[in-house]
Amino acid sequence: MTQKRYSNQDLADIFQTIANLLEIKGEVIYKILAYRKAADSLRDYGGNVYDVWQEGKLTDIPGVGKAISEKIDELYTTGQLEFLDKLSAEVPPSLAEMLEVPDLGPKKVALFWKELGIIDLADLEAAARGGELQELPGMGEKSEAKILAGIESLSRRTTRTPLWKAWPAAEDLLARLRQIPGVEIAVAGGSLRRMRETVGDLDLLVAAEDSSPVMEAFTNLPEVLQVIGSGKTKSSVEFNNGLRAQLWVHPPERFGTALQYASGSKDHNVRLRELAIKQGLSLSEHAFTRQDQSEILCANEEQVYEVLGIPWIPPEAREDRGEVQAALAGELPDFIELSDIQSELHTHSTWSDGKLSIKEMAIAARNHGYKALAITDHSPSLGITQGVTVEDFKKQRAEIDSAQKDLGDSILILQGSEVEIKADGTLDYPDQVLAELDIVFASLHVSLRQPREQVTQRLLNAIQNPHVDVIGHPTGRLIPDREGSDLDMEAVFAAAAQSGVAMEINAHPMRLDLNDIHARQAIEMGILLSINTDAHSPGELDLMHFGVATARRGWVEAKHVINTWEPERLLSWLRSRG
DNA sequence: GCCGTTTTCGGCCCGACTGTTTTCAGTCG
Repeated sequence: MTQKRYSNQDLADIFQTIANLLEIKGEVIYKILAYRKAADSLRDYGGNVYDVWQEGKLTDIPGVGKAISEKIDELYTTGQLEFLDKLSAEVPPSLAEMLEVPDLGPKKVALFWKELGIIDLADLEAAARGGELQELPGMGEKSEAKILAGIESLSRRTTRTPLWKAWPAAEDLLARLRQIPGVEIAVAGGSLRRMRETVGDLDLLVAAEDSSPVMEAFTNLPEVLQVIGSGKTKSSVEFNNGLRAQLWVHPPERFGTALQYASGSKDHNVRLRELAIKQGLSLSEHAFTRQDQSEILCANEEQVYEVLGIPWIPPEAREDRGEVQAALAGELPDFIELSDIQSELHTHSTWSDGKLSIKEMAIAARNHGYKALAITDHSPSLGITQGVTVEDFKKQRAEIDSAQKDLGDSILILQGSEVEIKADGTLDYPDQVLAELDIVFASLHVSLRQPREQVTQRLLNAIQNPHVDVIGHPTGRLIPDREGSDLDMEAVFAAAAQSGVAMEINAHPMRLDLNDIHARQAIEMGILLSINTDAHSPGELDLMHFGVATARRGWVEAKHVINTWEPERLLSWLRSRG
């Protein structure tokens, strides 16, 4: 017996594979959906599933019942899963890679496998090139060509697009759609509107009486590489850069149901439709339909939720993570909003790698309406940035005092530091230096790939230092290329709850660190958060909304976030710490 | 396979688009 400590993601991958193989095998759809649901739920689970297993409470996890909990138990106990081994012997696992091809689903994959012995993408491409596919029942020339094009597009589009790339692309497209005569509204839907950290396709929504000129203009945009589909209410295209976009056009009086539908998530929508059914209604993107076929139209999204008898749920919270149940129970959180943010606490100036002087940054922050700004330049050990030396702090304080004098009480400037947590786990300044600062962030930038115990211990050291106020971008991840450190987040949060240190949600869209799931876990443990842009230039102060969106995805309220507080309260909290 | 403020059994959302078809199956979101 070999034991393996499968991560949440490992388990999710295993059940996702099972779902795919069962689907090709032709198992009933609801069993497949159950495995998929369990996979999503395990992946998104806040704590470690391993710990839940040890407590014997696996079935507390949504979507995990008797059969799946037994499989998890077998995996943790034996390191194997007999069910999957048997299934793999029956259905070659390599078949699943063909499901990635657009327009290729389980039925076709099974057909190709059984009729032509095709078991992977290479076989598929060869058969398509040889014209073998079009001979099969239900297939034809066009279908075969589509599959070839699909295989080709796979190499162009291997991963989801990070939010920071998708957002400006969508803004640009929407601005151009708004120029088209007859377009009354043009907004983003889908995972972009929900502000997921990565986005599959861009989903764009337009309200217009006549859809055809809009569709026409959209499919003829100069950067369109190919039109994947085009109809009266929906078109989808692939752009030169590999990005895909879909456009829905609905009349203004039906825009509410359309926007709600296209914003998803799919699972959230299923919950809403279940609610509708309980009220004798059927909900689609077009309208609510009563049993006598008469319709209830919703011009805006608020009306959709009103008909269902629940409060409007912000798009960021529509992931079927209990939001509909909470709405029914009147227990939705009072989600934080951008306007709640009173100060920016993590920024850099020319004292390290920032672009602007302290005063210039303060003016930029004031222009954002902030009441306080903390300058938190790097400490010296981080080689790439010339950090602030211990001797520099006095001069920097003088510059802050001077800037403060010039700006009067229009904004409060705090002297802070983003002190490096060095590879050996010590901080880059001695305690007596940290004690002099108004606010101290401690962050990891180096040796992020240390073993779990070691890197976790470094963070714990910082958390337990009484002079540290906030842990900056805790995991150190960069989207999409760098995974965060292999931290034991349970231990990190337990220590943070104990010491009272705040954890950052870094708003930079390449970081979003803590992420939504960790943020939710943190507030549930009573940990305070701080949302900051880590701005190195004035433009980056605009990134705050990404951090707030991530917080909303984590059900965070203003009361959980220290930089929603008035400066006086913030100062008194900082003073109460070491 | 999961789940329960009508159910511990019998449900499990709804429609658009495409390509192959003479009325529909497959795929997608």
